[in-house]
Amino acid sequence: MPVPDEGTRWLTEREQRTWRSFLTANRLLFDQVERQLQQGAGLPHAYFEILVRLSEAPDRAMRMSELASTSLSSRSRLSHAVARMEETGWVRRRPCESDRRGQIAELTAEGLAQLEAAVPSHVEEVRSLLFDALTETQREALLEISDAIVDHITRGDPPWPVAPDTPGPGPSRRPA
Amino acid sequence: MPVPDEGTRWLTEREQRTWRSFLTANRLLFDQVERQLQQGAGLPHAYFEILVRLSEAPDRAMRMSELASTSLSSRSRLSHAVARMEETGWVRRRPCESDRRGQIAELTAEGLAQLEAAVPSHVEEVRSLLFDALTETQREALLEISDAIVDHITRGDPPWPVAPDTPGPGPSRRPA
DNA sequence: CACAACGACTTGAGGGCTCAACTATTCCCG
DNA sequence: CGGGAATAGTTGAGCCCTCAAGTCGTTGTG
Repeated sequence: MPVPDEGTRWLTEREQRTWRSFLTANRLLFDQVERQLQQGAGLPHAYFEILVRLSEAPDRAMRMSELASTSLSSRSRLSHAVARMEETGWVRRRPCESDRRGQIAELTAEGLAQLEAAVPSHVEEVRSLLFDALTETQREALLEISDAIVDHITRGDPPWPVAPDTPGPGPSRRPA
Repeated sequence: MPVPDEGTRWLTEREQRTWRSFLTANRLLFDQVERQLQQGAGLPHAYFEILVRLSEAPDRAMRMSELASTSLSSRSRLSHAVARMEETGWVRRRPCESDRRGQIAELTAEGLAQLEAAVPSHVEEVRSLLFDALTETQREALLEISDAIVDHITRGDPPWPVAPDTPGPGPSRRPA
């Protein structure tokens, strides 16, 4: 690969291979999970995760910002997502009484039903794409590795609390 | 595949934890990589990968469909991406002489320069987000795990060749 | 208390991606 | 060879997401 620099800590041959294989595995895995969920349940994986978090909250309701944090969404993304899912009737929004700036998102019965219907085939997909590919030793290693990455990236930082619009994932914008 | 229920092979507690940690690590990692590339170089990671593959090809040129395969893009995605990067002058397209249906994408000098400028900080990002988080043992394990997933998912399938529009990743479409 | 700083969301423009057509070639086979 | 089937690539609509800016409510300080 290109090599102008000098001070850069380049990757070793083996690290390169690891990174590329990791990238490939991820794309293959998540693209398939995404497709399966979209075709089977008609929702993107990010929406699915939001519904899962909501379903696990007391009263199946949560403040928007807390929901954003636990579902690893930016505030903006969550706003758009909840707006959409409100249209389809899976989620309802109501004002927060203790803080009038706030909104509380609540999973509707319909949303819960939708979620429960989507879960089995999703689980099957995850098992067959990921866990079936690994030995028990590798599964354990994967947990440790994942935890290590999470700890490393969130080192010290609000393990989950959220900054301005910060928590949000990635970019956009056109090339030039 | 989908199973009403009962027959579902649920995840164990530990598998659940593994899957969620894996998801979290992936989001944190890729969102950050994406953002860094977008802000630093003004291109999305998918575009970056396309440029990398092109830069490694003989004459820095490749057939569209081959490029789609090696960069894990759907044909459609690649078409859009190349069209955009052609506008910005990083890539050029010319007809393929041996097969008049075909097109050959070629990395321009400008595109190569752009890519080389983007690489160092990208490498640094990958190192600091991923490899710095892991022990040597974990790095080795990650390579094995990734390879295992790739092999499993592509078992038998065209290891890379490409079906209709198939190779493409995921879905879209609205909830209901 | 007034007012600035901050926090919680929302909104809209812009861009990337998928899916589903659609065009143009090339292949294959009777 | 003639024509259907497969292949290469493109295009457009629709959706999700990001960024940046905007609206309100809350807090803290002189």
